[in-house]
Amino acid sequence: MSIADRKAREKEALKSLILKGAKKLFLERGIEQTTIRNIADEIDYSVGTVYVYFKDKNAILHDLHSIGFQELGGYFKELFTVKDPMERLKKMGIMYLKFAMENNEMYDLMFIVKAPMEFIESSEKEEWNEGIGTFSALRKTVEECIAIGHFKGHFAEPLSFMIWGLVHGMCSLEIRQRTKGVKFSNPDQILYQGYQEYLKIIEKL
Amino acid sequence: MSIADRKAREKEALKSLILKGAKKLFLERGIEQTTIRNIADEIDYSVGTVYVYFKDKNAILHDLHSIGFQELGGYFKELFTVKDPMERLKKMGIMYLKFAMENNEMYDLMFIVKAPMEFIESSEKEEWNEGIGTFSALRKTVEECIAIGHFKGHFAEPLSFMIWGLVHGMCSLEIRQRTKGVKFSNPDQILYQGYQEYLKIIEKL
DNA sequence: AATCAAAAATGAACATTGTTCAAAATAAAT
DNA sequence: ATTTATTTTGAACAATGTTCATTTTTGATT
Repeated sequence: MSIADRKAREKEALKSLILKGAKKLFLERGIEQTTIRNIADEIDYSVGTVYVYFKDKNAILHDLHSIGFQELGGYFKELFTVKDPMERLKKMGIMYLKFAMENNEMYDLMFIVKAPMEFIESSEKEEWNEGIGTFSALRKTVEECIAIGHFKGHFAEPLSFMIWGLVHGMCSLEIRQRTKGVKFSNPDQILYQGYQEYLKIIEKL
Repeated sequence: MSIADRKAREKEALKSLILKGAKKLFLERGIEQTTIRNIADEIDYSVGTVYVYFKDKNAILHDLHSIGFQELGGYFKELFTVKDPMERLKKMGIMYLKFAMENNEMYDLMFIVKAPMEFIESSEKEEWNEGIGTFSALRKTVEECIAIGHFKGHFAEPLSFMIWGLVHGMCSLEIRQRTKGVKFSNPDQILYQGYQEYLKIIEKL
């Protein structure tokens, strides 16, 4: 264990500390109301230090968005135990919805806020591995469904995208306050009711 | 025609001028890169004047979002000529997609950006009439479909919401750069391909 | 035509933001 | 003990939304 190693560890630790503080504030007061100064205050460091460890605010938002995908992975974990791809597909949607509803702010950051994508664009070579990985999980499940005879006449990739759009659309309408505007009979149930309609449909396919 | 009338007209005219300038800049450089000072410069008035005619930036964004709904209404106009509700439903989705793809920035403002909803919340009594109206058009069409025997076993409201979510989801993933991240075989076709999958499905219901 | 009051327009000033960077403080190496 | 490298700092800057006392313009009154 050299000193360089320890330093590297300390650097990582401080980076994590910044992210931890940022996440705490995000959940408390929302992404937009959280400033770099807030984050610095929260962890008792100066603004300057934050900029030593992160290129800019987008970099923080991007790292936090990655953490969000890890957390989504936790929700998806139990899907591996479901052997029937059709059952897995149905449950995957429920887990996605559940994650979105229990982690509004994180979901927003992962799938709606522009910053994480801007960061990826600005840092050249990198790709949106988090998104690619998550979509792959969906597409593979859909492919398995097709392989055992479901979704006759459909194509895996666009069908998967359609399904992603379906659940994401309901979640983002909710998170960005468009469901509150439209007065539903049962506002706090409409997401799951919508998903039920989807389930009825794919059960026939 | 009293002087008071003329003044009222002039007030309206200047309000429109501000909105027109704001929209021009939005389309040119995006919502987030447009400042009140930019808008004031664009129409050769001072910042202070803008604040005489609009309470704050959210108010401008809200009025512009309303204009967006009028424009969406234009896209929907030809739907009235379609008598068969099932055909109308299919075409409504296409028009919605078309509007979103041809008016990215306006769509974003109408269905993703928080500002318009914040404005409505802050101004008490008002409701999201634009959203209510648009959703009603969808739900009524779905109800007509049900009335002539389609969508057996489904409920109009949640099914309509699911359909809205489906198209909105694909549009917002595209607009907020999440489709560029995931490498599709045919990136610039994926929205319509996804919609095709949806069409195949509802044709069976 | 001159005067006054109301309405409209102004832009300097403020608070808050993200960001930078020379200087200070600390740690490591010699 | 001294020098060098690393880490941290916070004052300073530019940009933003917003306010409001002041100025300018307009309309009414005499």
